[in-house]
Amino acid sequence: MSKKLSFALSSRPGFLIRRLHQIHLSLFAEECAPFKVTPVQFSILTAVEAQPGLEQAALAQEVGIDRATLANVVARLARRGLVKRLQGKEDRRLKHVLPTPSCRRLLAQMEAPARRAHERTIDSLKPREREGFLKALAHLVSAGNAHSRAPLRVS
Amino acid sequence: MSKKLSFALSSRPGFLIRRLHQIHLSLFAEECAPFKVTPVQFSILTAVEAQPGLEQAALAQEVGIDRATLANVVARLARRGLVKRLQGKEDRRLKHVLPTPSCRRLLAQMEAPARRAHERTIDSLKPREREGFLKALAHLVSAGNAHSRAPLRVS
DNA sequence: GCGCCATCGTCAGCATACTGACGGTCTCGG
DNA sequence: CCGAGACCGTCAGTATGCTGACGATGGCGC
Repeated sequence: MSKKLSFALSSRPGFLIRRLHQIHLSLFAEECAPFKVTPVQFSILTAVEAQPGLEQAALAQEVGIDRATLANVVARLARRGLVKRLQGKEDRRLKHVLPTPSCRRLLAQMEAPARRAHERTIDSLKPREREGFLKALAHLVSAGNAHSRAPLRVS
Repeated sequence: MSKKLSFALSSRPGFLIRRLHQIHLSLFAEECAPFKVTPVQFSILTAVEAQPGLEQAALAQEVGIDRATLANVVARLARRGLVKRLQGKEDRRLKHVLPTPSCRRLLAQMEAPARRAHERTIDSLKPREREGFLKALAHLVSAGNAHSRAPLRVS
């Protein structure tokens, strides 16, 4: 029965957060199956579309992952023709990331299913609870941002 | 300023959950640095201590990860002498996982820092909000359990 | 008692995510 | 103008987490 006292995995905040993350990944994969795109890839494509030409390091800060991981994901997106990478002319250290027509088409098609995935993740809460949950979630993320290894750019 | 409308990454539940998970991982790593143990490893050790001799598939269901990943993590724990694996006598397909004295010592030392990591993850909420947040979180995890690729055993 | 099917552990493959290190590039002070 | 330090992209290494497939084993019906 796993009721050993001091066991209680499912009373630990971190454990619950990991599980909810898994659930969201699964829902997103289900809703967006035809597109073979993960939530992180979708976040990056969204950011690239909103701010075309951002360099990789800045992009990493926008979506809250580290430089190495972002370079990995962007390389995969580039292989699929969803983004282009251009070496900076003024500052030759930079690589600017740009959306392709494919990217814009994909984002348009994915908007509805992606939104459904996000909604379904918190669907079983009553509207009032949902509001409070999202508010608390946003507050925790904002407060803990500095503690993350890959802090969001506050801008 | 990334205020493009329909961009708003930080209003998407899935995005916030991923970020909060990263923050928790970082806090846990900080608090438990001397032990070189991750949250998932700690969860597994806790489960092994509470239910010694469980086979790998059952253990995977206890902590909510799939068989393949669990085997990976357990192999690492075994290399460090924190668990033993015994092939089943009655059912020779099974591998029973058992804690070693090292495991018990480690769990005792880590209890306080691990608890601090979990507490700090939700520390910036007021007590009332915290309670509501945890309740909603537990509810969402329970409701979405079946949607996860590696559902928890309800028991 | 024998074959069908489920289950277990494992493997290869892929994706996310971090660290620490490296070489290339830029900036700024002296 | 030139050297120190900062920054950028990349790489290797490690960890979590999933899929689909595989061989070994077990249980059950006929």
